[in-house]
Amino acid sequence: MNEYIELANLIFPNVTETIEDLEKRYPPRNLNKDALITRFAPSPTGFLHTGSLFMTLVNYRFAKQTNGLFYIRLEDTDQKREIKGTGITLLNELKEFNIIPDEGYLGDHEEGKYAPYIQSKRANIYDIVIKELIKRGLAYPCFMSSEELEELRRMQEKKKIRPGCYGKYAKYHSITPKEAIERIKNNEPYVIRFKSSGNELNKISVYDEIRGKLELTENDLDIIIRKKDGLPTYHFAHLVDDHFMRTNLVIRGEEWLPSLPIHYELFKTMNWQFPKYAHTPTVQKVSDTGGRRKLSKRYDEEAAVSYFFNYGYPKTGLIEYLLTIINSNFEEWRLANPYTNNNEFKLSFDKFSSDGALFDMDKVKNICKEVLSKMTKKEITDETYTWASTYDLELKQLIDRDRSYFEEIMNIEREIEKPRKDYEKYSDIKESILFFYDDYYNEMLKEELPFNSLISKEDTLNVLNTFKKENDPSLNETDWFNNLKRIATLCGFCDNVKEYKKNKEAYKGHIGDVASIIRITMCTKTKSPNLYNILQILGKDRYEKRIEQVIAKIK
RNA sequence: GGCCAGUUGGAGAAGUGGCUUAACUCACAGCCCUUUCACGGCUGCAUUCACGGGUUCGAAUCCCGUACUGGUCACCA
Repeated sequence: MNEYIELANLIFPNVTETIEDLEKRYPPRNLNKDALITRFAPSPTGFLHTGSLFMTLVNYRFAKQTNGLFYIRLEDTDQKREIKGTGITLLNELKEFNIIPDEGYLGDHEEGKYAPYIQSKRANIYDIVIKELIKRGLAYPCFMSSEELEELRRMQEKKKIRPGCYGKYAKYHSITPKEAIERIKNNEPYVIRFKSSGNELNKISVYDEIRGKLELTENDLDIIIRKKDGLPTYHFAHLVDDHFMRTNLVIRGEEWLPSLPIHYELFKTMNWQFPKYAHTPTVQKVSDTGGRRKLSKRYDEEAAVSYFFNYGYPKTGLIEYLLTIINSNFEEWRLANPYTNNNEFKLSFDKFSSDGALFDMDKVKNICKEVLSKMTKKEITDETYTWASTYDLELKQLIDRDRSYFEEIMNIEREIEKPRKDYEKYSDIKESILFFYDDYYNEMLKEELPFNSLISKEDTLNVLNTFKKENDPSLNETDWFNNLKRIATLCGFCDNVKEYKKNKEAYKGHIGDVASIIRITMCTKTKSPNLYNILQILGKDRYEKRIEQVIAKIK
């Protein structure tokens, strides 16, 4: 028996399957030629990061728009860093954005023929490939201790040479199977390294969908492919999983760019189809020192997707913001198609910027305002209700009292050509509509009302009494406002602001002052949506009652 | 330090050798509209594309060098 085979059998006595078996078990997918198979491969180490959402969105969209497939794989090979239970949270958060994978790890279960999708459950699969590699003399057990490795590194750094396990520094690179067998039988601990045949003087040429053609230095590192705990490192898991799950487009962060030569050599050695790659830029923030840094959950609250949920930013708003930094032409498209669902927008790699954008909260807010203003009264009511159900029970109860009443309030200056844009998030709503509810109004009335101090109490009372007598809620808005002007004149106010400014002494105030008195009476505030609509929604009985209450209060 | 990537206004960017005295969006400022607020309209905001050199009749666009920013060099992903 060949010594390499003997070594392989010694290390993996229970591995009987071969790569051919795996090829049969996980055959190429039956999809169109240009269908893209993408994936999101998170580590279960916390909640969904805004940067991950960004990346997932790109993966998801490219798969969808090519009638391809998007799946999720859990990369949990680092048990030390794993935070239990975060995998499912991740999936739930993605679901909030309607990002639902076609297969893979789905939080509470797995789905799909390429299972398992959880790396820690795939140890046997990796071992099959590693066993084959050892048989072919392309991988070897390395017995260097971590102390030894550290010493190597120190020496290399001191001598100012490239650190790492390569060339003559790869101590066990040329270990004979015989010696390896002996040491293993001797119970010496070891990891398994890939036996690189690269040379740092050579260049390889690879193509990145976002960055174009890249000239990179060939890999010569003998990387660890199997850790002491029996699980693979990222590089090896990437090779095996993306091959057998038949990923054909790997979209991942640019931090992976430096290890691309490793992956290139790995795929080449296996003689497997090298997938397409797209290395995305990082979403950034300005750092304390004025430079830039990655958007970080530790320092930036907006780095956690849950931030947007808490405040009730519309999810579509966040998605559309991300689309604007993913593809620079999205904004133009949105302008040309103001009411089209953003799913209709096709992502392209040539509109993909290769440098990281600064996360711009101002722009997010603006887009959210836009999104909220375009919703119908029913949509915004439903969405607000959903949000309030978990984040603001008081608001939820308000909607529960009378949903159609709430809808009417939300309908003010909505569903028209240029809708009102005053909310950027659901949490803005409650405060500005509370006065529509009598019990809240009565509470608010206890505070001092912000009437214009330049107008006498008598005049204010006069305006209120006259308004009560003369207002006609059955008029349309134009006629109603003309009537308000008439009321103003009746009370000695000017019905035209410009006119008033020319001749202030002749009047007690102007139409704006009159409207303001009515507004404050109805809302207890100086700012409000359209007064006509407010009066319509309150109805004659209620607005008259409010006038009486205010008269009684200020008299 | 080595290697890799990037560098157009406060931010996102368009731009792929002449159409650019650099589009569009956000932010900011001013004006206008206006019964408040919000909306909307108009105007302003890079004579210049990190810097230096070169190629060319012509460069933000091509080449070289420098600087700066980010990434990476783990039995982490």
